[in-house]
Amino acid sequence: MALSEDQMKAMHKKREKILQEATMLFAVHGYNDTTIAKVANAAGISFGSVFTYFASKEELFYATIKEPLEKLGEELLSFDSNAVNPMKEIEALVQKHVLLISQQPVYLRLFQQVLGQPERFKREFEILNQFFQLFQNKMGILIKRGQELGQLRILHVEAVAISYLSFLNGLRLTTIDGPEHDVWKLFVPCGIQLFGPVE
Amino acid sequence: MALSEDQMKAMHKKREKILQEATMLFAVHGYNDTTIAKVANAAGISFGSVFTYFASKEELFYATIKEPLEKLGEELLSFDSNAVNPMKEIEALVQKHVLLISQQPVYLRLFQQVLGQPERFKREFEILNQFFQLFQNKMGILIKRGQELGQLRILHVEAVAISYLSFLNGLRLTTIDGPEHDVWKLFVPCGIQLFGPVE
Amino acid sequence: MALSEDQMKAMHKKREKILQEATMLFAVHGYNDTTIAKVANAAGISFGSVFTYFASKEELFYATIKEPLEKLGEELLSFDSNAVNPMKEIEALVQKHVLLISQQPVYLRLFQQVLGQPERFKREFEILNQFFQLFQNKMGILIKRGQELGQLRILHVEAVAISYLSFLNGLRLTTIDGPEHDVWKLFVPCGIQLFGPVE
Amino acid sequence: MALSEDQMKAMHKKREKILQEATMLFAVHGYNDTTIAKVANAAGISFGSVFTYFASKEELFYATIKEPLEKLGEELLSFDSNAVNPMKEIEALVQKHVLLISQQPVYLRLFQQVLGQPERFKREFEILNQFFQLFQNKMGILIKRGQELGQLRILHVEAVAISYLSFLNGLRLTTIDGPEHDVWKLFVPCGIQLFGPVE
DNA sequence: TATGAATGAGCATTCATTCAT
DNA sequence: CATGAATGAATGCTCATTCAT
Repeated sequence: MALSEDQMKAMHKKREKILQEATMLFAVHGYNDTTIAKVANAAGISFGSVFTYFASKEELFYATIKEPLEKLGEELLSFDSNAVNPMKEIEALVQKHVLLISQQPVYLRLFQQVLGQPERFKREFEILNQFFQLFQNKMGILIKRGQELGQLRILHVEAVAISYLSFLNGLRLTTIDGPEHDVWKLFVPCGIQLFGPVE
Repeated sequence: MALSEDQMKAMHKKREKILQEATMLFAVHGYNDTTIAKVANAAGISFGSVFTYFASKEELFYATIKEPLEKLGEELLSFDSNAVNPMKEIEALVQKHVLLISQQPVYLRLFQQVLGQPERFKREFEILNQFFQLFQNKMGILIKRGQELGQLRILHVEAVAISYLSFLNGLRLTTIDGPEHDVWKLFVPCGIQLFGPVE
Repeated sequence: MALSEDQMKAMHKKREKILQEATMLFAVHGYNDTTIAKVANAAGISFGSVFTYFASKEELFYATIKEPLEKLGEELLSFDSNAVNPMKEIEALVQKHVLLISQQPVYLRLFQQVLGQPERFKREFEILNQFFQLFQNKMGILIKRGQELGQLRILHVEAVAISYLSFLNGLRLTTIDGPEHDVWKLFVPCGIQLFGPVE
Repeated sequence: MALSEDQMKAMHKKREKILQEATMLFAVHGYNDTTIAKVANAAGISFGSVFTYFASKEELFYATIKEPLEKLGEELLSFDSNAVNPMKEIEALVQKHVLLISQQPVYLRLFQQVLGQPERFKREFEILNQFFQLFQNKMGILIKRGQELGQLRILHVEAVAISYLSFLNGLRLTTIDGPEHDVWKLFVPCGIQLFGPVE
């Protein structure tokens, strides 16, 4: 018997709920200290049900990394690497990036954990790394054009891109925890400096 | 009868060996997947002996973070915040920092893990954070002076310091793993840019 | 979906089985030499299941003391402290008590262990002691009335009650192990003597 | 090389010290929770030395039971089972026994533990039991003579002896903990009652 | 004899996963 | 599909005992 549309919707909703609670718990307590029981409890369902939606704990963690990455990644990549005015694009982009990062306090914790144990979280590290490559490449084009146009100093393009990613990633390490934009805005000029703006 | 000098030395050596192997294992497999048995095995002793040197797994992990931090921290902080020529000092310092960081591939992994789970690794996070504060403050003085002398653009001092720390910390996130200095040197100019050098 | 009635019953039965086997093992081998594995094995379940029914070994031991105490205690206390003829009541009561005690060879061993280590088995000692107080008090009333009516010699009421408890408790220390009533009956007159019957 | 007299003395003293501290610890915390390290610590020596004096923990516990039993037993047995006036002898003996028992709060705890786990502490139980037999027999003679002389009611001799032992043993179960003799004296008449004194 | 580092057997407990209801 | 009882592998830690110094 096929499931009704309502049931489908309800299941989708439940899946989202599990994912959301799992993200929170994984971020705060880490992979091992987050038990399936805790996730189920937070999601208001029985722990057996978690296995209806995710084949294993590993799978759940993977989903927890992957699905938001798709959204976040898309947003981080939504800039024009062929913009007429690279410098202007960079300025806009840093602003957007810093804002985005500041709004993902929980999620970025997960990244840290994966990045801190790449051997252990192989699959997760893989997709993160893949995104990093993409990001690096696209940024590279923009940076290169900026340098060619004389807007940016001549620096090793890849190194700049990596440095910028490090910068973004590291922002979350600060103890400045609230997402009050005013604080985060201070980092925008710093981020822009990384690209080596002339004058 | 107290222990002989030779025995004391042997014990110290054994302790160091445990610490070293534990660092490696923690870095590669993470806290939970590193069992005391594995550490003991790697160190070539019985697992019971680990407890002769470290009261618990937690304690071992803590030592693994703390003791190297003292050395590394000292090196990172060994610059003159009142240098006559702040810009020159910064250039030298970035070079040294990037080199140091590039030589600590294993150890920095541990940092990531702690930073990714500050609630779980409270004590460890605490001392890391403490060092961050120190570093930030000392850097702040140097940056401020650079700005006052017109060598650096006017940027929010604290934000620059934090950005620089993020940059350093994040370098390890790249997949460029070998400590071949030539690669790492590319990041030096990027790091310097962060401070907003005039001209 | 809640558990079916049958399941509930089965679980209750299993819990009882664990409790029973644990009691036996604790009594024979003591707390420390009784491993959860042995209990599970004796109960015919996996050791993991023991934790489904009892949160910890301590908890299991506690239940092992508490639950039977409630039953046994009620029986030991089921006498009329305001009986018209205290002496008769005492005679009946000693008979009943000695019989009861003779039927609890296993369980009383647990008492000994708790009484032998009150600091270690604090909670268990507490409830035992509480029962002792109750028993002592109720016995006290009966004894006092017996003395007032001239049926019993004048002795320190509390001391008599305590002595009687000691007597009951100590019976189990004898090597006469079978619950053949004929042997146990011999102790009834001795118990009665403790109250100081006149004539 | 033979040990000097002084050394012998010192060793004997040390052995006594260990035994004393072990008795205390075993009594309060039980066999398993009393570690050799704790005993050594309490005795002010290194734990390795404990094994110089006692072959194993079991042996130490055994000594802890056996040696005091010899002294205590002798005192408890120092009465004249052929006394001209059995009743008088019994009165004196109960007084002495109750006093003795009241002065052994720590040691009697050990008895309880052994009696609560006879299978586990086989050897210890054996010697305790052996003493019980001796005591029972000697008491039996006295009781029998008392009954023949018409001083005591006719009761099952063995049962009386066992009851009396139970009574003595159980006294320690009361919460009256101080060795203030006045309290303990109250139990003397109760003990005497057990023998069924005529009139 | 005294010391205490080294050893490893032994155990309580956790928790992902399975599966009957 | 939802539930939660059952399972047992895995692991940190304790501690008696040995033995080199």
